[in-house]
Amino acid sequence: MLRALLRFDINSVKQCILRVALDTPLDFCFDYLWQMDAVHPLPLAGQLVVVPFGRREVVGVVTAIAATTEVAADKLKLALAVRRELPPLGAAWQALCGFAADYYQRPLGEVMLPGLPKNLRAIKTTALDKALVRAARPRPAHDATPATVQALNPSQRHAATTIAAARGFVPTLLYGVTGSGKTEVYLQAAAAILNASEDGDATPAQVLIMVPEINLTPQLEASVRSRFPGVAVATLHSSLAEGERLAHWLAGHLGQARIILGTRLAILASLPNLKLIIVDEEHDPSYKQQEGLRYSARDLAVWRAHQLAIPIVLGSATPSLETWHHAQSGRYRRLELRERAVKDAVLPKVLLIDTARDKPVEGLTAMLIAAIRQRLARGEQSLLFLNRRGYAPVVACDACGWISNCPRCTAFMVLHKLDRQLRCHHCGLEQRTPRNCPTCGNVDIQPLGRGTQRVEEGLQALFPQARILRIDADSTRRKGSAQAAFEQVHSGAVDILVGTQMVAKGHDFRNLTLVGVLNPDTALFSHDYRASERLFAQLMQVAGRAGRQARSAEGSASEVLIQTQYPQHPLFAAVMAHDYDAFAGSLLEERRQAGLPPFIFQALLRAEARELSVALAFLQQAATCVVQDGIIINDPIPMSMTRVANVDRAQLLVESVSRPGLQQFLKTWLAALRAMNSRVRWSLEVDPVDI
DNA sequence: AGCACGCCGACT
DNA sequence: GTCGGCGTGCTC
Repeated sequence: MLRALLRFDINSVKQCILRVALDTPLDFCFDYLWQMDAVHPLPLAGQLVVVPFGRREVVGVVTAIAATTEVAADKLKLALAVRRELPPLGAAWQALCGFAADYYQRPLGEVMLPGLPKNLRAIKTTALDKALVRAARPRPAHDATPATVQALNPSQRHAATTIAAARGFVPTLLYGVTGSGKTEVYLQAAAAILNASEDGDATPAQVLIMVPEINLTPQLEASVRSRFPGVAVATLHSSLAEGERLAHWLAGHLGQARIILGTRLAILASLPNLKLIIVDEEHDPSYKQQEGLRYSARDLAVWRAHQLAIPIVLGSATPSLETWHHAQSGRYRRLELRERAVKDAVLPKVLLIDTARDKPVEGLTAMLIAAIRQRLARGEQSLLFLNRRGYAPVVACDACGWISNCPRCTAFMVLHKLDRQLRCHHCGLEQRTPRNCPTCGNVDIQPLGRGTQRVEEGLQALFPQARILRIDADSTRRKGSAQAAFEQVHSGAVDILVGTQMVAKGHDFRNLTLVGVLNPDTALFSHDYRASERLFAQLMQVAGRAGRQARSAEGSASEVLIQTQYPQHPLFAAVMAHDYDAFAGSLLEERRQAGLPPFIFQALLRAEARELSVALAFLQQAATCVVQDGIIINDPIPMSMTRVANVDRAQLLVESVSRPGLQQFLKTWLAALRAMNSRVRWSLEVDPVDI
């Protein structure tokens, strides 16, 4: 009878049990006692709560309220405080985290908590209180007039209206070459969604726009703000200061921000009135988180849209094969932008330079040098793309064969000439560059190969009068310096730009008419089956930096010159024809025949140990501890870069043609692995990208 | 993961 | 004599 009463009205009892998700690797929630009275009412699921945990106090998320617990009474502690000043995180957000935790086989707390601003997880509530006060202040009225809406061409208009007219979960691939005006389509679709909910709506709509890299947010933010002057915009990315992060997160959570612009981490933001998701450059590898919870923000975005029954747009000129496959099969709707948006702008002409016939000097062929010289004479800009930073990827001694191996990794130390350092790009080890060979004393040690620094140096010698700028991870280490560098290019203060993939994305350089690709060949024959897909996307993307304007005065189209030893390779033929359809079709067919994603689902178990044999032995044991029909467990193998920072790594690939089958297996497998209680460090990745 | 406790080497 | 190395054990 008493029991029935407890179930019937939990408010009538004086205490309850809070089930709390905490940021710990332990794969369960923790129960706490909560004493209720007039000042401490019944908490709600989704509220933040401060609890004692071991010897410290931490903030967790209430996932459920219960009347009873399995936990022994002597272990049960009292929860300390509920953050009632903050509206609870919604059921949809909780479900999203629950799905991600389940799918990626991670504790719920590890999904929910690291994504929240640090200030929310602080025991002190001062920052939160301040931010809430600030959020409650009325926003200053904007009287700025919106920037003129660009006229859309027919296919853009069709895309924008189709997207905005969608009801319910409608995943759409927006397939359009770079420069075809995808951004304008996003903005007009967003405008339509926001306007539709404008008048007297208690919960005005929110639109989430995701971009792959922080570098791309300022540019997009500027155009969004000028197009929607009265609309609150919030940005979410990893380099926000803590105060800003809290303010922006709150703006999303409180429903104040109508447009949320962010990188992959924005997918886990609390957005209670989300009505449209846009994933720009959906194929981009940056959407994959590569440590901790290894999620794909694109995949979670699709799940979130499905859960909320709202439209989602995946935009790309070179869609991922997963997305392409879904578009082909009709699971995703496909909208296409065929023309470039700027009238008369044409696709750049792509030419190959056979380096067997035109031998490069300082990494540059005669033909490419002539093309740069021509651009200099015309006052136009050139971009040289080389996906390798540093001066030279390795230093070697001709006399004895010594090479600059990293002592801690299976990798070369890269020469950074400016600071006279050998640097390992994997463990961060730095050494002074030796003057002579460390083993035989030979004074004539040679840098082999070239990175962006060496190309920059070569260009300076060739074109002493030209203004040359290098943009890579080294030149943009300081905060804001990437932004400043890109502005320099836009303002015309640069003649020749040298850069890594950082320069390939997003930026619209008006006066750029030449793109040189220096050494794409390593990706052609990589063991990573995704390398060619990535190379194609990269080449299309970097090619898209050129010729965004109408033809130059001389009437010449922009050019992309690719230096290669393998001009016959079919990938280049597809790039020259700007033919992604055919290329993707043939790649998909190869994947189907080889039994690779997206036709199979994979998970990867990684193990680390001081001795490779220990890691392999662990994986061997793991490989045999659970058997399930339809699950292929491959042999454990050392990772291609076996040793990093004195730790040996090995991996075990598990595959299945059935996603649910794989999920089911992983659940039992993980329980078994935890039970093994091995002191080997291991981690599991679902849908791994580099294997 | 933190954070403690716990038992063995080179330092003021 | 202690500071501190990281092994292992626990967290409602």
